[in-house]
Amino acid sequence: MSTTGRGLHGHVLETLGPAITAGEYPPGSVLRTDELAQQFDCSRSVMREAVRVLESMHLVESRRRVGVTVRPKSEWNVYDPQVIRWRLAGADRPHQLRSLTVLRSAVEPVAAGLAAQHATAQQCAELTECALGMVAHSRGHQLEGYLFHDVAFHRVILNASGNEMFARLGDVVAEVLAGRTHHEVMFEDPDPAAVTLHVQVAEAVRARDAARAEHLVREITVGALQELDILAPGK
Amino acid sequence: MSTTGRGLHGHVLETLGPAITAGEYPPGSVLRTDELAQQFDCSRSVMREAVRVLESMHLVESRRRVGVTVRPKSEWNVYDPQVIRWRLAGADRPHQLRSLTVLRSAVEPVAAGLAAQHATAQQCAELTECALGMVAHSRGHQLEGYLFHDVAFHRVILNASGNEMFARLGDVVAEVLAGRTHHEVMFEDPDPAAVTLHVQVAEAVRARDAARAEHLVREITVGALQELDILAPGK
DNA sequence: CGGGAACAAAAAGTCAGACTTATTTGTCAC
DNA sequence: GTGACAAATAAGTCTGACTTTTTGTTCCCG
Repeated sequence: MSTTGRGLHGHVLETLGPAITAGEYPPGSVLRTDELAQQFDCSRSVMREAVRVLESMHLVESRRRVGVTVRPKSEWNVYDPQVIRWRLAGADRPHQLRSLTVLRSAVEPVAAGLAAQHATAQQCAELTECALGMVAHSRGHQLEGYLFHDVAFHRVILNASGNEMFARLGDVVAEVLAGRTHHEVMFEDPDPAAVTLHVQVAEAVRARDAARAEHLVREITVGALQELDILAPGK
Repeated sequence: MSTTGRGLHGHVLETLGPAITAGEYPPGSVLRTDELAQQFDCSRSVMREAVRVLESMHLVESRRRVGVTVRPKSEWNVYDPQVIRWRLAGADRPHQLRSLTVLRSAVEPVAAGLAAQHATAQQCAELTECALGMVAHSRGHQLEGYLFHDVAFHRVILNASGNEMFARLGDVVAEVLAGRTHHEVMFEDPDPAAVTLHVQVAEAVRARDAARAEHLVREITVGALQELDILAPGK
């Protein structure tokens, strides 16, 4: 599941990163490379490489004669998949999940509109297939199967949009959907209305009806917002 | 302007990073740490740290007995501010600018709607101030002054949305707007209609009219899309 | 008593070289 | 051909010495 973790360097990252994003070291905290190397029982070279990566994520800043200082949350590269994963695994998981769901609600409808314009025949077919898969797994506690097709569905939409920035949000959406199924509100069976909407989206894209695709996906994301009580149920 | 660049390690990154994002090394290309260290006239340690950072950006993958292989563009962390900057400085600047403008068109309207709900009194004041600044610099070749207030305006909107993911797109928007003013279509004076829209957005946010704020910003972003011929002028 | 210049200390930055480990590739026997 | 074994290769790791920058202190002079 985790992309990093290979090698000693990866192990250090997978420990320090989550610790920082979890707020264990408050902003302004100063770490010393030598001390950290001792704590993690590794050489300074390995520690330096790890710090470099954390620095590229804007989690910390390394300055001579000062040390490695932890930066405030507002400066973190919150779009870095690794940072997202660390935060989802930590204490502010709910908060992160909300932020990402709001992001989804902004991006996915527009992506769907573009997908309706640019999707290839194969992508249309995949979309229909995913929607049918969702229908097939929508009843009788087949949550894992449903999730699988749901994730695939949204990935196809994002990819078919033809926009590379949208396409790279596929992993984020996957995390959010998985999080919802595994940790958050988990209905016995998915909302039938949502399932229907997905099928209709597939139809709209196939019919090249951009406005309708966008509108339908907006309804789906509104549902996701309501599940997290971000949006009032009415209107 | 550039956050990195400090130290030998930063210099290597600022050379290798742009080279990779510019496509100088096609996907699958294999680099050897030793050779690179020789090329850049630095030690292996410095080179390794640079490679680690590039790896965390998913630009390359380092494997034993193989070397450092360049990953396909589709796997890059395209939301990394550094990657964005490198790409904007390179050959596919137009393409990147289009991708980012489409992203803006998805995110900013939603952010504006949220800003209308959550903006503090001070943020409302700042917004009005920015809008007035835009008006003041909208005539007579005061493009730099106009740009300054335009960037500030959109930053306030994104910050006031209360969503950390939106807030962190402030730098991206700044880059896009600056790019438009400095390199792309550059009108003698900004479109008066756009200026008016910004003023109206400030009013809508102040009036807590989320739907109106969202609609108005959507019109602004539609204008931005049309400037880049992404959207047909009609509709 | 205050301000500035010289100095000392601290921590990151850099380097060189030796050694380890994983992975691939090639070879040989079965 | 297939399997196991051996060799080659490049990244990974460690160590220790040295450099550079920044900061805080001290001390002298105005």
